[in-house]
Amino acid sequence: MIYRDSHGKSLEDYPRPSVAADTAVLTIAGDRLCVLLTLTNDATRREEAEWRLPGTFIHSGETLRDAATRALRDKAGVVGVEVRQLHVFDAPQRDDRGWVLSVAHYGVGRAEALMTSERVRLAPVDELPPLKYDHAAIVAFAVDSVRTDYRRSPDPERLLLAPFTIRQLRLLHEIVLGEQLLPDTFRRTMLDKLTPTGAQLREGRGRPAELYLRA
Amino acid sequence: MIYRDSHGKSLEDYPRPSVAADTAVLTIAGDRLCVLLTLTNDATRREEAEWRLPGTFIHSGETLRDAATRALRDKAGVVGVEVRQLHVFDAPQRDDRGWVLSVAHYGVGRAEALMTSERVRLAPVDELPPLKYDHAAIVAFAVDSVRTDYRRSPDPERLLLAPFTIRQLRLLHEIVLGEQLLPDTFRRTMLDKLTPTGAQLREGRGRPAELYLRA
DNA sequence: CGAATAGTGTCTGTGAGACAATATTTA
DNA sequence: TAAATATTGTCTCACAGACACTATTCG
Repeated sequence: MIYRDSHGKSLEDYPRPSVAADTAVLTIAGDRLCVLLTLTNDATRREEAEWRLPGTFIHSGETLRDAATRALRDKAGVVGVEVRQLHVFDAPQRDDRGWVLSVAHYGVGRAEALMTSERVRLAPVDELPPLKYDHAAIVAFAVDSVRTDYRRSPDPERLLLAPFTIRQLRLLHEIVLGEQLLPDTFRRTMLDKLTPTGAQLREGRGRPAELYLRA
Repeated sequence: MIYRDSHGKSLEDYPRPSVAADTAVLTIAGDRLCVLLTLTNDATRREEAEWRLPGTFIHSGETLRDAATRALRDKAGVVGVEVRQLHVFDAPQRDDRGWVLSVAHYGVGRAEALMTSERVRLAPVDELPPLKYDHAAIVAFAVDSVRTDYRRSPDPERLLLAPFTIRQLRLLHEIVLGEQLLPDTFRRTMLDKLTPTGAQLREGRGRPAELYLRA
């Protein structure tokens, strides 16, 4: 039984857009906040490369999150990154192939889990190459979202393997936020969201630091 | 020239979802925070009414904001309300008519501008009737969003006609936030975002209050 | 020992919450 | 004058920023 409206038409009788799920996966590489890019399909050689965020069209019966996750796996070989929805980009002329909406997503992962293929690259978010479509705007949304999270709690995306020292945590936050943080203020604001383990870590010179877990 | 992918297929050769733009328009009515609802198409008599948020399918060449605005006009007779995007609802079975994504929007308007038609109604957001689809979840997103705005600045949606007294502003914020506010604290937090006019307003008993504009 | 890092003490400024006092008006 | 509302004074608490001091380790 197909639904028909008051004009006797079904949903399929009206024009529909293609809907893409594109994802900005952020990570730390070379002490910088980077985003995962893939080569566009038309690009054959890396030198004349054109870059984009991994994405795909949503399939019937699938959620946007499923589509975004599938694109990460198929287009970039990335698994295990949780994605979240950001915003729909809908400018009518944004895609030269036709009428395409892009539902932007973001996720965060460790760099080792991302450099899986010849056709991917990690680019610093403040030095992006030209990106296809409006993918640069998606990256900006993603960076904003992740920074808001990192202002409020210690490594919410679990980039650090626990246990970790407060120094390790602070250096990570400095990279994500793109600004220096006062060691003592940072320590005190994060301390009540951490659990001390009692164990210590010796690293090079200096007094050993206590290791903590997320509270 | 139609775009074709590596299999020689165009975008139209793949199944696409219908995309709806649904909008929760919030307002103050009867000293409560309310949302604008419309009768569903199938509902004929108001007694056996089934309610939903005004919405429509996006048309080709149109943005989601355009579609949401058009739906407000055509389904509820409402014009002049600015809408903003909230979230995409994409559960595969959310619409019994088929594969439909809903891009939720919200807006805020004065009640006088909303009660324009026989087929609309304002329902308190904490006492909603049963709504079609997942429209109750959209209302919850909208309320959340508007409350966040009202916590940070004085009547950002301009429900009050300027100039206004701080008391009028506080009573409005109390209704939007659903909680009582301390008059002195509220005054001091809002004062630096307001401009005094020098004029005063006498209302019933008590000392006249100064009138302010948004800074 | 000196450099480097970890961690604590403490002062200051800011801002919210709370309560009280003062000011101005109408019934 | 009493009640109602507006406005200001002020105390407290919590917390961030900033700087200085102590603690522990390695070279």
